Amino acid sequence: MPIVVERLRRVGLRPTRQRVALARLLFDGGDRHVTAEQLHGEALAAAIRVSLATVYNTLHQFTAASLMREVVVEPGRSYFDTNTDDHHHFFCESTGHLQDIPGELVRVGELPRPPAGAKIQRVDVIIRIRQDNRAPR
Amino acid sequence: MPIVVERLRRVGLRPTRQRVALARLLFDGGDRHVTAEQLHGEALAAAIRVSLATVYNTLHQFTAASLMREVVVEPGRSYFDTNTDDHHHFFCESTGHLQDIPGELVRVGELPRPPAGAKIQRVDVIIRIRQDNRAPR
DNA sequence: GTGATTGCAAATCTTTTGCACTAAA
DNA sequence: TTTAGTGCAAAAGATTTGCAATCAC
Repeated sequence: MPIVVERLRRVGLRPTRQRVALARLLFDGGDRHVTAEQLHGEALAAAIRVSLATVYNTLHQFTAASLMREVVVEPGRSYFDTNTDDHHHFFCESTGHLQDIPGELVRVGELPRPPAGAKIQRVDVIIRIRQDNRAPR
Repeated sequence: MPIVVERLRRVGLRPTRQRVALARLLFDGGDRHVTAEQLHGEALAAAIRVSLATVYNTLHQFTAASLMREVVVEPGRSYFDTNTDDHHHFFCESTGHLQDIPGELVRVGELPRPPAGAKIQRVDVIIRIRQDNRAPR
């Protein structure tokens, strides 16, 4: 039985045609960062008939099932990341490009304790960069 | 001459009625985190006639002028922070509340070097927390 | 006066929703 | 069958824009 199908079953999601196809696009390559719009475009390009609404649903379901996570770096656009390991990000403000930084490379020492009654969910480190605009020769 | 007016002049913004009033709301108290919608509400409550569009413009102008900065923690909503010092944030996913963490309290060691040709703009550390939902006694 | 700024309403963009239709089990 | 999942188009939010009216200098 296809790996993707099992993977979906394990997290309680019916392996529908759309979910399987999107999962393949997402997880078959290496780690990826996509927006819903992008993934929808890829699906269409790959002749997978799926609506944008379903892409949104699917991304959120995958995220809820911990198959991926959401990265918020820009107002008004969400990125979904297929890497669920502990890690951080470079975000290029010029290009909108996201790049993983392995968790071990960033040492966040001495977290202040959270306000009373609150539990830490996750620590996001976003290194915002900008491309030098020296004209390329 | 009023301090706010000078402050706006120094960054090249005409001290219009709306800008001065918004600046007072923003900078007269301590450090603040507001959304455009919130600030607009406060302005109206304070009998300051200003449109939402102008609030957006003003927040972006203040941000461009380094009087404040934008904090992106949730898809679909921008917070503006009157604290321009080097610092980080707690973000409570239950309440949408932001709280500053002084920069010194978070030691981010050993930044990986950014991709070639890119310059670090800023490092954002967001500690996502969630309120325990133990019923309060 | 003159050019910057504002207000309004319409437009835009991303994301969500309602509901009839389709498909997995 | 039965219930979950999908597609479409409409709705919902947040934010931006175009342009005439208004204000600071």
